[in-house]
Formats: sequence, C-alpha cells, structure tokens
Amino acid sequence: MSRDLAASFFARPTPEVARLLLGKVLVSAVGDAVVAGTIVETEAYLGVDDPGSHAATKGITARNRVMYGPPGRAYVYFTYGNHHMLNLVTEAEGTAGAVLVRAVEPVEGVEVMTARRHGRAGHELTNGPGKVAEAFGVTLAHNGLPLGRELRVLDAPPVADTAVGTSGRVGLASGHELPLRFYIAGNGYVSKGRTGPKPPKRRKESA
DNA sequence: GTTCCGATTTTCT
DNA sequence: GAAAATCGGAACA
Repeated sequence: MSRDLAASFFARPTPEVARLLLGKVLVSAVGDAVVAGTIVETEAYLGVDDPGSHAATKGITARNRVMYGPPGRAYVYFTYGNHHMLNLVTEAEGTAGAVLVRAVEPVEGVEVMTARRHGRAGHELTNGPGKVAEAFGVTLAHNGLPLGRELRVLDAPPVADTAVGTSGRVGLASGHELPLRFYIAGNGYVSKGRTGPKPPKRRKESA
C-alpha cells in the first residue's frame, strides 16, 4: 500500500521535488467526497533567482509567506478571479520554494470531479492547474495546510527517466524560459499549455 | 480546425 | 488602480 510522503521528501531542491512528484498520487478528502489522481505534470517555483515566482521580488509577503514556511504543506493561490492553484511547499523552512501541480490523471472519485467541473469529462477534468484545484475541491481555505489530512500525497513507484519530459513553464509573465516544468510524456492528461507546438501567443502586443 | 477575448477576485504598489 | 502561475466560449478560416 502507498503511504503518505514524509515532509522530508519535500525538503530538497525544488526542481528535484517537481520531478520526483510525477507518478505520486494526490488525494483530497474535502467535504464528504474523496478524490485521487496521479500527478502527471508539475512546475517548480523557486524563491529568489526565479523571476516567475511570487517570492522573487520582495521577500516575504502575506501571499507568499507559506512558500518560506516548512515543507510538506499546501500553498494555494487564487488568480484571474476564477481559479485556484494548488502547490506543494518545498525546501527547508526559511527558504522559498513550491511545486505547482499542473495536471493529474484521475484514479478515484471521477464522478465527484465531473460534478465539480460542471459536467466536463475525460482529460478536461484535470489537465490544468485551475482545473485540478476545482476538481479536488481546493480553495484558499487550504492555504498553508499541512499534508496528511484533507490533502495528502501518497508515495508511488518512480517514473522512468525516459518517460519524463521537461519544458519551459506556462502562463508566466516572466521567467518562463527556465526548464522547470516536468511531465509524463504521452500522458493524455498533461496540459498542452497551448494548442499544439506553436510559439507563445502574445496577445496585446504591438509595435 | 485554430485564435482571440473577456471574466472576476485577491494581492500588491 | 493594475496585474495575475487560467479557463472557457465566441469568432473566423
């Protein structure tokens, strides 16, 4: 049987945690429903030195302080007025770092996810950070919550190196060039970030 | 099929 | 007041 990952699992370099999290099982027991899914896509967010991270510019703020806290906790962020994003805090306390769970493959509670996702099905259930949070019932109320209760991550066999792909991160205002995104190649639940292998779309950009 | 645009809340300057 | 680690729907080809 799988058991919960120890906090020490998260107490290491963030990119390493991001890669090791692939294949692990995310479990949420929010309300009366239990849902679970295999993590198939992650992104690493460092502290300083990472222009795309909330912890980059000005040290600890009310929003990002969870990233500086102890590892093995949830960091939930709300953005664009509609979407939550679920992260897992990494690095030792005092050092900023978190891994964004971008996509999951459902393994349990599919009906609940479908209901929360307003009828969406298949890969549309969880192939994006906002979707994962919604399907798993994650909200700002879970920000800073230690793993092991409502939110858990179970250990699982590691994913082979040959099955792991990396790329630049998606949707960032800056810092998207760093290869800090990890995913299981060929998995249908991995978000494509954008449709097909086209360059970033750059709207609202004119000469 | 692909591409563009708007929604709507929290956080920070 | 402005921007944001996104999503879904509408428009066009």
